[in-house]
Amino acid sequence: MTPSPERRRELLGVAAEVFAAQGYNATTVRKIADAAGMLAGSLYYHFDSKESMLDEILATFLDELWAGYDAVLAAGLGPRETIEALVTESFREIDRHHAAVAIYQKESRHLSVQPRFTYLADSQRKFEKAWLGTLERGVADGVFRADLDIRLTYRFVRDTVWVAASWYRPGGLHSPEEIARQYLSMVLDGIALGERTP
Amino acid sequence: MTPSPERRRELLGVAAEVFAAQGYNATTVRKIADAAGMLAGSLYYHFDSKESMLDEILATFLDELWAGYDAVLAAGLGPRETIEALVTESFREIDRHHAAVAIYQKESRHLSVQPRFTYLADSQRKFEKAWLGTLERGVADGVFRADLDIRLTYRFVRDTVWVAASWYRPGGLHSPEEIARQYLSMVLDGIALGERTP
Amino acid sequence: MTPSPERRRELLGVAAEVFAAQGYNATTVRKIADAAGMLAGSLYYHFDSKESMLDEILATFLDELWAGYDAVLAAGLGPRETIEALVTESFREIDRHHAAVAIYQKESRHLSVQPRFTYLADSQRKFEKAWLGTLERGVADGVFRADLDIRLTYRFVRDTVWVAASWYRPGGLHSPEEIARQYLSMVLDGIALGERTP
Amino acid sequence: MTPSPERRRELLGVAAEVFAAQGYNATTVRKIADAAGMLAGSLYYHFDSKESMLDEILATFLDELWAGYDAVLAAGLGPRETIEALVTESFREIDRHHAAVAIYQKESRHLSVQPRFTYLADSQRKFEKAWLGTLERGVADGVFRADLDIRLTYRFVRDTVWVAASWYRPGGLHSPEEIARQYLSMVLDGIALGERTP
DNA sequence: TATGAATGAGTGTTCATTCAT
DNA sequence: TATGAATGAACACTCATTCAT
Repeated sequence: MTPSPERRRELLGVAAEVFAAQGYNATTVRKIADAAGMLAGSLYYHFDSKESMLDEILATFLDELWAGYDAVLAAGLGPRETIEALVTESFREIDRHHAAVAIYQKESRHLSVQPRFTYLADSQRKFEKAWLGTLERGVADGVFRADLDIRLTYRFVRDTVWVAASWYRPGGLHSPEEIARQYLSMVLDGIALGERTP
Repeated sequence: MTPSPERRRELLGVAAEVFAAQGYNATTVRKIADAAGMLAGSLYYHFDSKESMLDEILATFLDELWAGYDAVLAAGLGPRETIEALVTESFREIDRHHAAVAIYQKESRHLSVQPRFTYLADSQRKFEKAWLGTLERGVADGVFRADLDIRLTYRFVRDTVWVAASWYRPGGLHSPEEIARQYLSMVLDGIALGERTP
Repeated sequence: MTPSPERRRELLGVAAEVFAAQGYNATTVRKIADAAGMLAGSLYYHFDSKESMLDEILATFLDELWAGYDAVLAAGLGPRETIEALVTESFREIDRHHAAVAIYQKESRHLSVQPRFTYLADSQRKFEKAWLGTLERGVADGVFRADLDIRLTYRFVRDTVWVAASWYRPGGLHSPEEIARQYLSMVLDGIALGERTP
Repeated sequence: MTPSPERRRELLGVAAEVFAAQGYNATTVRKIADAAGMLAGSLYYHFDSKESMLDEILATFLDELWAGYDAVLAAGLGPRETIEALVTESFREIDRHHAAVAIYQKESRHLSVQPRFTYLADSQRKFEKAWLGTLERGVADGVFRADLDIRLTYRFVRDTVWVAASWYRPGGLHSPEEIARQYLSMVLDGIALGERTP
């Protein structure tokens, strides 16, 4: 009568992988069941609906993401160090939850309008506040350039980091930390050599 | 046999908008028809299938994109100038075809394995060759940094530009050229102020 | 405003051919229009509906068939000669209206229950009366065998003749009259050689 | 993966009945489901498609038919006895599979061109070889008439037997064996009384 | 816990038919 | 007379979900 939480977690892992690979809409409950070695109807012993699986996958991911982010933001670092820590933390999350991140990337926009998924929009707002605030603080402190549209900069950094989930595969050539290092180097210093264009 | 091309183009515009907003799979033919002010079945007077609409949208976009890219690549510019021109051209395409670009972004990965859409994979290979080649030339010429993983750099620049389609709306605050200018400035010189980290 | 009867006849010929080749249900109005070199909607200038084309094809055929049959039946021939004349006349109709006959063969059973096509059932009853009556007369006169179930004999002769429409092609090896001659020879005398089995 | 074979057989029986009565094309999946007391979609738990139902019905019938025919052909009977045995076997098959036979009759011509149903054409060729060969042997042995076009004779016997499926209903007045006896008597000896026409 | 069999709403698509031009 | 464009009902099929076992 009460399904074991471990089995749930296992099944959610399977579901996340399939959602990420095929897209939520294109994923049938049967495909998930196949991948889990059971019949479609059997999943309903563990979960209320396909949507509730998606819900749980995203919510779990966001919980962990914010645990990491909140720790960084509470550490009282300078703006540049905060950005560096957030980017590194982000790549670590992509490494740990790459399926969930891929799903989030593809589906969050149209999900966030549904009542069940308002927490996605909430998270996004909180996210924007943290990053945009840090960037603004950096501009004020003179560590980030002041000649750029700050919202454009925000989107640039945000997208740059998270789209990486679309090609990132855990266990690849570079560790999340190494990728973070190189990305930060590009974002902060640019890819051009020599004098900066004035 | 080939009903009025203008009407087709109109309807494809409507379809692209809906595909971009809701995702291809989540878009029903009835939604497209609703948006076009007609009945679902009526679309089949103009198109063979939902898939053929998608096909035509993507193929038209890629044709125009490559017309622009090929012109840039044939101009004999230096690596930095080539990158600048390609990025600018890309933002122009995002401006002109923002729906098609958004669709491409979301769907190309799983579409490119279907026989009908092999041209997506072809385009992607050609794309990678052009960008990666230019970056390599730039490293050899000493205009781009040599201390970065070149494929990581490629992905960074590529994604950075094209994800912009997810938030870009034509007629917004900045022109495509202005966005390109700021993006190039960030990508080439970084967002940090002061001495570059050695 | 009043479509010319000649064009109608032309188009009915085309329609009959397609109905016969593909079956009525499997024949789309568009296929008929294609075969006639026009667009589907244009047929509706000449005919009320797809069904009315079928109706006119079958009714025309049955009218001609009964003109021939009635002439035979009115001739006052003996039973054997009547059967011979009916069979010969039938093969001539198959030759002249092979498409209509093929359609009749395939569709009459399920059509005859529809109010519009009650004349099919009427014709069939009249048909049965003429043939069965002639056979009974023949049995009474001692020219046909009395040891057979008469209804079975009727079905045997009837089917034997009309199924030929399924393989008969006008302008083939044998003339309708020659086929009739051989069929009558088989039906009347059997295909076996030597003494009849007692 | 393979749901209960008994239920499948039940449902195929229902489907065959409806196909036979209304024609394959005119039969909607809904009608079959109605006749089976379930909803249209539920059929797809048991079968891949409407076409696969048809396929299984026809293939099962032909398998059984050829089991019977092959036994007859392997028995080493004389030509006349072979024909008698084949006709009797045919009426038994019509009795056992009257729906499948009716479907075969109506649909095989246009189905046999589809790749999925090539076995229909194969069967037809094998069928023709067996019957035509036996008839030719009979003519050579002097037990069948030599003055008839042999292909015409073949078509005559073949059609004569199989069209019976269009009116035959199991449990009727005559057993299949009795019908076979009378049909054979007509086919072999003719329906006329007295001296044969020279 | 999982299965087998079903439901019912919805999906892409077809097609006879209509009608202004 | 014929076309081009549309309608609307129906169709084969899919799929999330249910439930007795």
